[in-house]
Amino acid sequence: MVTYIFVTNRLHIRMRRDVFQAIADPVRRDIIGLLANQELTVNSVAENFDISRPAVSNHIKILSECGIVVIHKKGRERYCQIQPQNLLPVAEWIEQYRKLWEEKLDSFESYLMKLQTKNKNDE
Amino acid sequence: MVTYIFVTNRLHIRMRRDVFQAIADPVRRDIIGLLANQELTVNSVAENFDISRPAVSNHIKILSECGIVVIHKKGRERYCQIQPQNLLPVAEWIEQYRKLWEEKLDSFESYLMKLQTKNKNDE
DNA sequence: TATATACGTAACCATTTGATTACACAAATA
DNA sequence: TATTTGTGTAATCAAATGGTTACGTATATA
Repeated sequence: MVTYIFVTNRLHIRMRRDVFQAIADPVRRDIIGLLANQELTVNSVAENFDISRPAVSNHIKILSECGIVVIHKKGRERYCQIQPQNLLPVAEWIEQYRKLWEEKLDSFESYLMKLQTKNKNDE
Repeated sequence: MVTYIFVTNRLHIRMRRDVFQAIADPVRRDIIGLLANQELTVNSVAENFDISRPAVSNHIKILSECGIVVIHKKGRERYCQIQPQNLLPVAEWIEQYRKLWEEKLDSFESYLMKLQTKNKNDE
């Protein structure tokens, strides 16, 4: 069986920010991880990192520009909420390849099985 | 029946390149897409892009540095083969959030259901 | 043996990225 | 009203990124 994989990226609507690029930065992945458990203000997020608050603020901006984070104002505070469903493009992209590597592992497994049988016959 | 699972990333083969960063570039994602269907030489890969051959060569190098692509020499040609299982760290990372957004969608769905029932009662 | 081919790599360059500090401003508080 | 707090943004900078051309080198071919 052959699995054909189409280059879906070409079909995508141009976003201001690319979600693949957004999650490329480890700090931004950590921010996503933090927000998975709870909504946090920008300052609360920043407290978890060694970099400056404006640096964190900019990371959050990038995440919000590709929809992974939405911000709602509450007084002078801004609460960051994760929108995990906007990671879907990445999940879909990866999913094609999961099929591919599972096929690979299956065929490797059956290769090992054959090898075992062969060795048994050789004994 | 034995299932062999290779979590190569966990075996602490220190990778120079981060796989998240590797797939951040659209050209590299396209290269992965090309190689999913077939093994290709460096030049054959390069033919599919508008950028120069050395530029493609460098992208392939980056992909090979994080294990997504392996290269085997055959005469003067170098065949690039995809190792999709090395995308697993990304798949695992995404998977946590899939659970999160499915919960979100579920609760939204049940919210809609309640709304529908309510509207029916209001009629 | 001379030439063509398939690369990798070095030198270079423009742009992007990710950080900093300084500042502006609205909202809360004293 | 004066001050503190939470935040965005501008100016600036070093490093990383991604492209180019030029070149070296091993392998195939004439």
